[in-house]
Amino acid sequence: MSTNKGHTPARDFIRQIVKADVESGRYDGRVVTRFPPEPNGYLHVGHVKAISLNFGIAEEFGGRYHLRFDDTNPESEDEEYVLSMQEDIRWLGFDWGEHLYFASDYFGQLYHFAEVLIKKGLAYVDSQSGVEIRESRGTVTEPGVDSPYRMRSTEENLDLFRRMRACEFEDGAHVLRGKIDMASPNMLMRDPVLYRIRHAHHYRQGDEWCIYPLYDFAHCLEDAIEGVTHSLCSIEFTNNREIYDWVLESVGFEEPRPHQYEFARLEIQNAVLSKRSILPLVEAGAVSGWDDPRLSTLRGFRRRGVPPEALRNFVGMVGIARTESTIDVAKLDFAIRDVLNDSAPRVMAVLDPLKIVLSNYVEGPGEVLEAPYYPHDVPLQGSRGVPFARELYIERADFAENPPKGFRRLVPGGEVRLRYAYVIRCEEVVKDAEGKIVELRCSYDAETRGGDTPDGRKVKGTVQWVSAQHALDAEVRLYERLFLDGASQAEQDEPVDLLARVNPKSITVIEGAKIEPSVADDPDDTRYQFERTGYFWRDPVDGSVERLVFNRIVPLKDSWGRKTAKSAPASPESVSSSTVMPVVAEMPTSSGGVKGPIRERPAVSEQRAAARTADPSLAARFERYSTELGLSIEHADLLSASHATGDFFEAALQAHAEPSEVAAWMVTDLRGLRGDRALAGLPFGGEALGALAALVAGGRVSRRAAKDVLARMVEQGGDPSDLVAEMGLEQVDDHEALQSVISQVLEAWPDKVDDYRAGKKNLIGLFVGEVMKATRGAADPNAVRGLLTTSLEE
RNA sequence: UGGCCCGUCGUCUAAUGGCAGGACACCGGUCUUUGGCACCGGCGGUGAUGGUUCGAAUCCAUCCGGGCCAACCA
Repeated sequence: MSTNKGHTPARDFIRQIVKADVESGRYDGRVVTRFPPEPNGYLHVGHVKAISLNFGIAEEFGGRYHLRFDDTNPESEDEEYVLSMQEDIRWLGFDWGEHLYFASDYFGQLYHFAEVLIKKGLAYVDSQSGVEIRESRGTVTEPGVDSPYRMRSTEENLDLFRRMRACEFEDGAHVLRGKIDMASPNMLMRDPVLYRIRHAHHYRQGDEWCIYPLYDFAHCLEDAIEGVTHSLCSIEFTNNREIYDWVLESVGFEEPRPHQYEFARLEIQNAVLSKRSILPLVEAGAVSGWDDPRLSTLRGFRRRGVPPEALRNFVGMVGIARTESTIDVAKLDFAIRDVLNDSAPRVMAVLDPLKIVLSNYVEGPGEVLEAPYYPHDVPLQGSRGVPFARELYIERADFAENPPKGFRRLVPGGEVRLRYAYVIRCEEVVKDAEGKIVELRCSYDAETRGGDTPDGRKVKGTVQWVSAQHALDAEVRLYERLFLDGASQAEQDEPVDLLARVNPKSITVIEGAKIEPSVADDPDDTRYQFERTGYFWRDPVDGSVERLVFNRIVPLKDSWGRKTAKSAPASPESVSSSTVMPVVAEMPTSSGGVKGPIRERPAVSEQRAAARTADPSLAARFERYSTELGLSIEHADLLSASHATGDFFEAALQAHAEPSEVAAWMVTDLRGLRGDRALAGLPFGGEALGALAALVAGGRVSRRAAKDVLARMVEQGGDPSDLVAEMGLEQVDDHEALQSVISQVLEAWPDKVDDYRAGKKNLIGLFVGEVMKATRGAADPNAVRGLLTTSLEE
């Protein structure tokens, strides 16, 4: 059993399942997961979720995780992807150690399992053509028809399959199919193809094989071979679970065997992830390659400079559920900034330089000022010298001749602080013939060296700067979202259209940026914060020591920019940050909003009504239930759905002749408890249910407690009366006894009592619940409620 | 249209019959030599309708909405 027992927080439904399995010893406490990509493309954010789920769970529960390449299709797979995926996963921070596997290594075993199926009469060789197979499969509403080859003898099937393996046939001449059910409502169960003939060269197996297994056959067996316990995949495979189980059981894998659980894929607002969508962009040159920093591929993130830790944190923030969802990119940006804020040294760079001349500062080489790499709130040490001289650059946007309200930067005649340097005052604005500002003449206050004001005067603004003669030239690349609105929609409809939706501002190349010289001495992979601008690092492909090229990883939050953009007449073009949300289309009023005449709610379902039309005796039951027994139409409908249901109900009535009570038990409580199980498969009959209802009516057990009894009955049967005694659920309605429990509860929750008395009346639920808990469900909730209300009113 | 899956703040996600909570976003404030960070506060949600229950986001039913499945892909 895992040493982690009880200490692992079950953050999501999958971890809850794993935790329960570990605690119950289902797999002797083992946890084995796997990440099973097909090596046919590059990894993207979506994969990060799957990787960190699978690998994270194994780590948390002290299990092991496998990296398995699901390379069963020779036509789409390649060694290059095998290598790049490993590199990307290592970069992300996961190490699978010795647990690297290839599905193609199992081809021999898989072949053997196929023969097992044939020998059991559960698989056959079909010699129909591809189109015939497709056409005979039927549709979602019509059943398929059996193949004429379905009844071949085991010997013939075996012979044919062995000859398929021996490459005696052309592509498509035969396939191996599971013999399941051509009328199954699940299309995947309509005799699925298990093996096909493909004379293709496999990148690992060469020409050893000319038959290849298909996903539904291979994947579950790969899991079983490796001893995987929890096979996690995305929800589009939900329908495949039935065949996953069928194959494993048919081949002979017994419990504890692997089981499949599905979770929702990760989608990000405005990001396209599929190979199908990205390939055309690469081919058309709309992006520079699979590692384009605007792409959500792992290679793209890596080149942009995103720290792998940020990606791991991001998927952790997103959570695991079964609801299809699209995450706001702002969450990703947050995760990236959050990591970088605590780790990136700050340096100064000016992207759009405006020259300033300090008329009262001496000409010459100037001086070197000490500037810390980190602000006071980042617990890291370090500083560098920054050269300061008479001629400097500041950001053009940090000066305004006619400042908007609230502008805290340089204005004519105004002061601003140069970060870690001096306070300066703008004395004169120099313009060219067109009226464009080319230079500012300023004075500096020698008393403010370092940026402090000894006289105590307040300087609102602080701006970054670089010395003109010392600054390094750099190219800076700013990235914004790759697509204009509606891209994700387009991805589904017409992938080609994506080209037309590329955001022309998705990349902005700034050639003439100026950066402080200290960066020349730093390691190539240093991630910086350019003060007040954003996080950057050197582009690992195009940058070099001679030619500085920086990628913006993510901009800083900019609440001033947001404010001004809002008040400005603002064309939509003026947005400049990747955090800007795409305009969300007006959602059509949800169906819930009642508009127009309220539709009459149908009380009976069409299906059940039809069943009664076909069977008059059912119709008679419905009639009797709704009139003679006085049931509601809804209950009468449900209970006359089939004879099994009606019989059960009537048997219950024998033990407790209160139709509406028994009906309620049957259609709500029992229905919810038994799930998919048929009434006939229950370990008790109608009489027992009736007996239970009678116990409640007689006051022996509370209805709440009775539901727990019923749950036990569903699991293992038993006599209601005995169970009540055994489970200690005899109803406690002795007021004195209850009152003492109530007092304890109220003492334990003084704050809540105050809140209740202050008007938060729904806390009554909490109190009743606590009393019920304290009595292990035996208290009479009605009495409790009454007593509680009285106590609380005092 | 048959089967299966899913509907909780703008976006993700908790609550497993008992206080609808958290994160991001947004708004306001405090702090600040980054209009960053941090901190404080605010906004805002159980798709609808019935039923069961002392009590329903949770169980049942109907409706509405979304997704997946008819490759010899995975």
